[in-house]
Amino acid sequence: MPELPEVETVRRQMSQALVGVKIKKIIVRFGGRIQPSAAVLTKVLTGAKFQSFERRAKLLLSNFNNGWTLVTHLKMTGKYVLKKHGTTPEKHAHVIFELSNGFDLWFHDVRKFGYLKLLKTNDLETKIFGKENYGPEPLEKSFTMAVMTERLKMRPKKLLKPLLMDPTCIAGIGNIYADEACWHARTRPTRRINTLTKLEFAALYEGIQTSLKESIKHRGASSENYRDLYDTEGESVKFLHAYGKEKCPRCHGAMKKIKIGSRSAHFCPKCQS
DNA sequence: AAGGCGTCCTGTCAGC
DNA sequence: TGCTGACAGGACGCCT
Repeated sequence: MPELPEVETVRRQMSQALVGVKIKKIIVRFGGRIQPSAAVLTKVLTGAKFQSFERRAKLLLSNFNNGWTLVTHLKMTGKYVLKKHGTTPEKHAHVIFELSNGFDLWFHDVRKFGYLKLLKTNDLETKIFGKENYGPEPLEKSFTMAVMTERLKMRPKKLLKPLLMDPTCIAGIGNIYADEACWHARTRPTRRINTLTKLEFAALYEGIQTSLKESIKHRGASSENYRDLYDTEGESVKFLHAYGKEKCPRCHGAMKKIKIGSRSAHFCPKCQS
């Protein structure tokens, strides 16, 4: 499932491969997750050139040379992949952008949770980011330990892991990296915020930084369906410590898998307290 | 007011 | 063999 490191990987690859490339034609095979509509998307973006790519939280922003931005949320199974022009579309390739460089860019999403939203670039701040929908970016310099602690302490009665995953608290952390951060901090995902010590907040901060940066290094974690722009698996899954693990890499004890709310959580009952 | 759970979707796999 | 149900989870909306 794409979280911050996976979306960042795709953003970097798209910046490398697609800046200045023109969209010649758009084929919409399933338009149910396109806003405002497939017709508007096709009309506005046919003939437009990719100008730059940004990431905010788990959102991928593709800025075009005509003043429009395509906002993409990959949710759980969405991916952008480049294929040689004319490659037979797979079943879940919902939108095909035919490009001027001899490739087709597919928006592919098995479970149809992901969406494409077309907006005027100038409207992004007011319509998407202006309403405190998104917490701070964990890899920005301004995201200090003090900022993180303050954000978490705003919700003192919440359980640690669900709060880490709440995009209005901190942007970009999902199930994998929340498990990893808790493991790094030797803290159980079920702890209430108001029981955490200063030392634990510090370790949690380090855990968030380390796990996100490590994962970006290895092009993201291909748990579930995530693939990068070249339809290749990320390698981070090999470097995970907690998510999906049976044994704790620190003490070699058995990991425990539990449900918090209706979501899975993985932790080591021996090292995480 | 804030916490927490149901919902959307489809493919995979365990179990009978 | 074929069916059923559980599971995967981001983020919104609803309920308590």
